[in-house]
Amino acid sequence: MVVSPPKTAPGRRTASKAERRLQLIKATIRSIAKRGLSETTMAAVAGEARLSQGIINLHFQSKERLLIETLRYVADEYRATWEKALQGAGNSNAERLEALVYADFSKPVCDRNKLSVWFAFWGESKSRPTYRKICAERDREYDEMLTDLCAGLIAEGPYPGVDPALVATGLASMSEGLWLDLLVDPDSMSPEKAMRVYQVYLAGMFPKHFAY
Amino acid sequence: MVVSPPKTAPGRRTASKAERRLQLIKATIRSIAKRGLSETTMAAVAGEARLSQGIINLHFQSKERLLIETLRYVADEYRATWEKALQGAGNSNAERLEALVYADFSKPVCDRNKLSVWFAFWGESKSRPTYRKICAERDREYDEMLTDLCAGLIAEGPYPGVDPALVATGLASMSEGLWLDLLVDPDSMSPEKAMRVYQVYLAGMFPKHFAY
Amino acid sequence: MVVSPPKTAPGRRTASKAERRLQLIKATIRSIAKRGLSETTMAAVAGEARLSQGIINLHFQSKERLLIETLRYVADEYRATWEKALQGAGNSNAERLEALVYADFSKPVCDRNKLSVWFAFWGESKSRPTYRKICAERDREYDEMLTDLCAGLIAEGPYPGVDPALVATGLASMSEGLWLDLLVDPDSMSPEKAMRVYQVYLAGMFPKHFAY
Amino acid sequence: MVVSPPKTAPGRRTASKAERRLQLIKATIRSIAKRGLSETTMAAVAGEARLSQGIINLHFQSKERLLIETLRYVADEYRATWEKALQGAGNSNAERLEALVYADFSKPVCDRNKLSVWFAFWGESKSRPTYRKICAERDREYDEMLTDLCAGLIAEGPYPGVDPALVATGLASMSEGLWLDLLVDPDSMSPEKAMRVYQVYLAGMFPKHFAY
DNA sequence: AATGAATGAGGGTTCATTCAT
DNA sequence: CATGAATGAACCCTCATTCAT
Repeated sequence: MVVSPPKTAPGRRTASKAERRLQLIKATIRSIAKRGLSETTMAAVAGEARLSQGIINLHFQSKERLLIETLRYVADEYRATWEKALQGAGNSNAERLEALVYADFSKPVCDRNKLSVWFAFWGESKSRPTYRKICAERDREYDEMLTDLCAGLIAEGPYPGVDPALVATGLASMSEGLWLDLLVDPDSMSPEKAMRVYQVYLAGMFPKHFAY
Repeated sequence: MVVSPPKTAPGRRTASKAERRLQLIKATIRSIAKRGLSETTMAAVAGEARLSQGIINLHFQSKERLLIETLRYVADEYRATWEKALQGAGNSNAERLEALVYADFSKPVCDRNKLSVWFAFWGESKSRPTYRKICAERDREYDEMLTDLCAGLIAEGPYPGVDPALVATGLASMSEGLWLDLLVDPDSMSPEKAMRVYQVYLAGMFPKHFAY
Repeated sequence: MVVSPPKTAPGRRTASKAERRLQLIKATIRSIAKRGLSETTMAAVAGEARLSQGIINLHFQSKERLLIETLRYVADEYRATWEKALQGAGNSNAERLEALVYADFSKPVCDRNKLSVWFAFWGESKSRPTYRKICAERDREYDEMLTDLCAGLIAEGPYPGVDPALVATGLASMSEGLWLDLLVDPDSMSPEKAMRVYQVYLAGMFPKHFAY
Repeated sequence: MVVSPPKTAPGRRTASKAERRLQLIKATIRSIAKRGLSETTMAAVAGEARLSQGIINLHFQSKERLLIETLRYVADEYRATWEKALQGAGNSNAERLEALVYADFSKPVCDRNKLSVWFAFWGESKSRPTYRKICAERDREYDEMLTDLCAGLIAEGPYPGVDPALVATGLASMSEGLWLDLLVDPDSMSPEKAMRVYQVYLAGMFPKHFAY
């Protein structure tokens, strides 16, 4: 008789480390969205995850680390989103840029919970080098990718004197500003409207590639 | 009943109520920039203003009120800045729009202390209706004014099919995104660069009025 | 977010919730007796119980609740004392009344710590409906029981025209007044003397049942 | 021409010292009744008197002194009341005792504001020797006077074996207990009922002099 | 691995007292 | 004499962290 060993640690009564960490990070995101960063306590997060008080220190050692991991999670997810969007897009620069727009205002990215997290950390970033570094890194990566894309686009068309870096920064900034509107004034801004605003910019800059 | 008389009667200055309030609001701005909102304590603000612990409750009743007044102060100042910029500008729509760009990236507005305050409150705004209301109001006012200006510009030139509201929202959003870059990544963003980014958008949208 | 980890992990004892609560209530009684209600601070009570600052909020949520629970504890204990006295007494009404007198001036009841608590709460009761309610309830219960007893006694003897309710109220009031003397002027009042005073009243009212 | 000097400092814009002090003491009594001793702050008293913050320290140096003066005021007033009652009474001991009963439950004495003050101070008296001394002094004076009166009554009648001191203490205690009922349970106790309770005691003890 | 009672530093706030006006 | 802005110690309470279970 051969006892086939369980593939996935079946008798385990407790979640794996990674699962618990993810569970807690998601609880943190919900808590920041619901209560704000300043009222997000360890107890609040643990309660949100329906786990006990001490659990966070067990898995993250400190609140500070939990918050940093949460920010990193959101940043990684954002990068993964646009990377996937690029992979799924056509080969032309225009199609790729279009795909990025869709990604930036897709459900998972501009979900108001996630936006809350971004703005919460941006709000603290001036006085927190660690937060700032993570945010700046994300910015830089996105900006580089976008600059390349814009450079390609400019090379294709009759857009004399247009600096791809400035256009890219402008586009990235506009996204952030539109996210703010989604967060602060959801009644007068929606992902769809945000995309139209974005399209207007693209059509103005690259009339050969985009139309209103 | 515990009697704790002040041991010393140190440099007692007397200022008008309004002066004290302003002094404390400015101290709050500095503290938010230096420490972040979450570590801006009553003691920190009072210390920043070189006044005693109890002073804030005396003038603002609670920390919450102080913060709201601080946000309102920054919002009012912002409005005053662009109103003044419009008054000082020429009569043409293009000149007026140009003046707004300068205002948005002038020293007093995109001072990193002030930006810290904006992002600190935006970060909490989802869970704080009071903050959100003040921010949304500012947004709305600015947007309306800018929409009118864009509408004027569009009427003047051959810009068929351009929706002034969308352009205005795009411009306002871009400003906010550029402020974020100034806050988060001051090494690779400056007010001057931000203005250039902005100009690129204007030149792209309104080639008859603006050039790169 | 200020991180302040406990530097030491001192004598951590673990007691059941009920034990801790009782421990804290007893510490509160001692503190009220020693310092008065107005100087009974959370720190004082915690110190009296040799526990840490935060412990009270952990078990009682607020100071107010601790005080109410303390009053309730003393009130419950008082009721238990006279109920037990009645159970242990003989069957005759006179014997039962006699037992009540002993109970009212027994060590546990007219212990000056407990008396301090009663008077502390009575002193605040006009402005605190919650306190007043608890005190009034105790009064009512005692009065009813005593009225029944007096009615029985009156029925037995030649006491024409005596209203049992008035006698009962008089007896209960006298107890309270004697407690006050024990509290305020312990040099000229003692439980023994108080009992003699009480006996004089009984002998005057019910000469067939009691003698001087 | 003779300028007749004003008899009563007429041009004075401010009240005399004594008037101010009395005004503040009365405000203190109202505040203790309304808010309780523990929430009677300097600001509350000053506000009750419609005067400014610093006024109390000006006239009483400290809160402690104000409270002591307030207690003394109430105690003096109580003594004055029964002294006046005795003066106005007939010459017989029975009439004098009767007058005391009326005094004890007259409007000015068993006004709930005043009672609040008494119980507030009694509640703190164990831990405050100064309060206790004033209260004990009042007790002693009253007790002595009442003992004399009872001794006279006993001498007049066939009351063998009755100790006047014990009767006096009993009567005084009963008053205090009845005041407590008036404070704590005003719905089921009234000055009139209190007097009837008191009368029952008198009639029981001194049947020759008092009837039910 | 997980719990939750316990800790204690630090938070916002109150308030007796002082003093320039 | 009177005011009320200012002070700062001490209050109640919160919460990140620890650790016996």
